[in-house]
Amino acid sequence: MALVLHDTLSGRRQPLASIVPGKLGLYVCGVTVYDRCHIGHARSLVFFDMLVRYLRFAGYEVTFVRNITDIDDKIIKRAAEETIPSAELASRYIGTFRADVAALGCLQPDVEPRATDHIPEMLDLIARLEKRGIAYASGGDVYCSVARIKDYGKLSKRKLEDLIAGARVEVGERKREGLDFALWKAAKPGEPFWESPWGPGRPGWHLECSAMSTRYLGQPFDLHGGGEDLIFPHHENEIAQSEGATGRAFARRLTAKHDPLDFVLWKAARADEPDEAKWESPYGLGRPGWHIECSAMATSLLGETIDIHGGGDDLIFPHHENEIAQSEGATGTPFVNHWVHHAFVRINEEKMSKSLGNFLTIEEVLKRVPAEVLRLFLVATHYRSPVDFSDQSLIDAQRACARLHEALARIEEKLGAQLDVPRSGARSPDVGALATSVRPFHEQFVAAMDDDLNSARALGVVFDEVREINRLLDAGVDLQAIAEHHGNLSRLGAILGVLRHPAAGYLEAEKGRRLAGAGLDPAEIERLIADRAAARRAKDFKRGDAIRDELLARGIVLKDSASGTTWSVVDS
RNA sequence: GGCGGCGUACCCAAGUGGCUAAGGGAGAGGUCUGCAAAACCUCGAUGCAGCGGUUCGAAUCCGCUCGCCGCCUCCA
Repeated sequence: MALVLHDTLSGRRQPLASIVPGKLGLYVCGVTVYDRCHIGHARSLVFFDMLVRYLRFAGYEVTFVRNITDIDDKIIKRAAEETIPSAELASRYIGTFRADVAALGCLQPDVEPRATDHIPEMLDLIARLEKRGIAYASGGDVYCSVARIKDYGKLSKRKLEDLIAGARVEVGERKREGLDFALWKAAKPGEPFWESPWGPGRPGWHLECSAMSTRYLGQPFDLHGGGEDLIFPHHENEIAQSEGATGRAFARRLTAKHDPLDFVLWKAARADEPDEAKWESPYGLGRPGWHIECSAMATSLLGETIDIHGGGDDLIFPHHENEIAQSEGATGTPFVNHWVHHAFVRINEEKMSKSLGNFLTIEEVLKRVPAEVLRLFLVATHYRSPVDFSDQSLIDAQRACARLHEALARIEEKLGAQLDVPRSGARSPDVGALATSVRPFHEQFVAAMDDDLNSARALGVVFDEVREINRLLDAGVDLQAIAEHHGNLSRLGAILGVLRHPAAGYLEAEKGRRLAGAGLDPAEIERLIADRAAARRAKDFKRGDAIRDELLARGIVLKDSASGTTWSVVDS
């Protein structure tokens, strides 16, 4: 049994190799707590939960660390909007986050560090970078000099030149090349315009600053500033224009950064920011940049080289790239052995995200379906493929989930107290100890999961076992094998995040939930069932069928058996 | 423009060189049942976006075309 995991850095599947035999450290980038979590976050939570459960099942002693980012521009901004302290806003959304994690049935991480509790470690890391000449302080900010980083871009497969020139530039109809930018724009009908040798028009955006700065300050002038968002393309283009026109240097220093690609390690405090978002440092009051917290927490909790580090695809660049730059820059040793990134949840073929506004919160979805259904839906697709959310796929998952539980419920009804309830988080049993009829399912499941956590294939194995169980139950023989299947299916299901509780409980809870949703009264249903039973005893099948049809029309489906009639609510 | 990825049945989704292309949902036929429901059995892609190529052999490798998505800006 050898687990192979895809590694983002090498771009290949690699056998999982732990630094300390039998032990694994896993660091996952968690959430920034400024809003509720959506089902994209659920995918991350569920995927890493499955990874941890499987690693433990495979016999590893796992230290699972997932951080909480509780200081950040967005938190400060939201808190200011609501006129509350940023710590209060953060603590509110830590609360909703933990409630979501619990509702999804995810394991708690072993350590859940918060950025604000690790400021000293961050400052220490920055000091080490400064000592090595990689970080530089500038006006109260501290930046990481990307040019001093060997192999910068190795994770996200980017070249420095591409990054400089690359920004998002659309090719207009009249551009010769994608990067060309407008100096003067021809006027469209109705637009204000000025006469020029090229006809009526108006200046391009960048030109005005070149012109005005030169008029009032000359060229070159000392210091040119602006927000970070202006570095590219605005300031880049100002330089191009001015220096291209005059052959002289434009400005001696452009903003606080020495190079547009440098990223901030420490941000100088600003007057408009609240006091609780300011910390003392050798560079004056300020707060950490986004990336430094993860480097500091990961290395202080798990060591300078950690086994596995993960997150969503969108974190590869720049977040994880910069974590590598900082961490390796400071320590001189490899930061992470395995980089694991999962794809997104999409909705209508588009990435679900807060900025697009097309998200469903975890809470909203869990009002519609049990957590196990959402988990089943999420693990039915391999983690490196995008998963498209739709009402139909949620309904499909709901039916599939019912199929799993019904099979287990049949066993529980038949064998009841004879069954061992395996503890979730159980390790893989010795394969030789398994009954011959369950062994192939166990082995195939493990083979699928060992193959880069192929939960979709593993789920297929689970359903194969369900069919086998139903066959055995229909035949009514080999109770011992049936009991072992129950244990096996429960253990395997638990890794995928389903079947962790007695199946009858799930089915009852589902029934109650749907009944409440449909506004039906169980007492009335029981009364009609009693009427029908009486009619059937009297061989009045016509009347009996009429009652059944009436109930069916209201969403209640009956199931006759030797021991009486049971009922359930049809899928919505 | 740079980089990365995707396109498999009515829907979702595994499969990345070689047995009959997993599994779930929906559908059709059958067994069981007074009739149903559930379960079980059987049937659904001679074909994997299209076109070429490599190979004894390709959904799987290579090239081109079409369609779609992600990252490059805060993002799981």
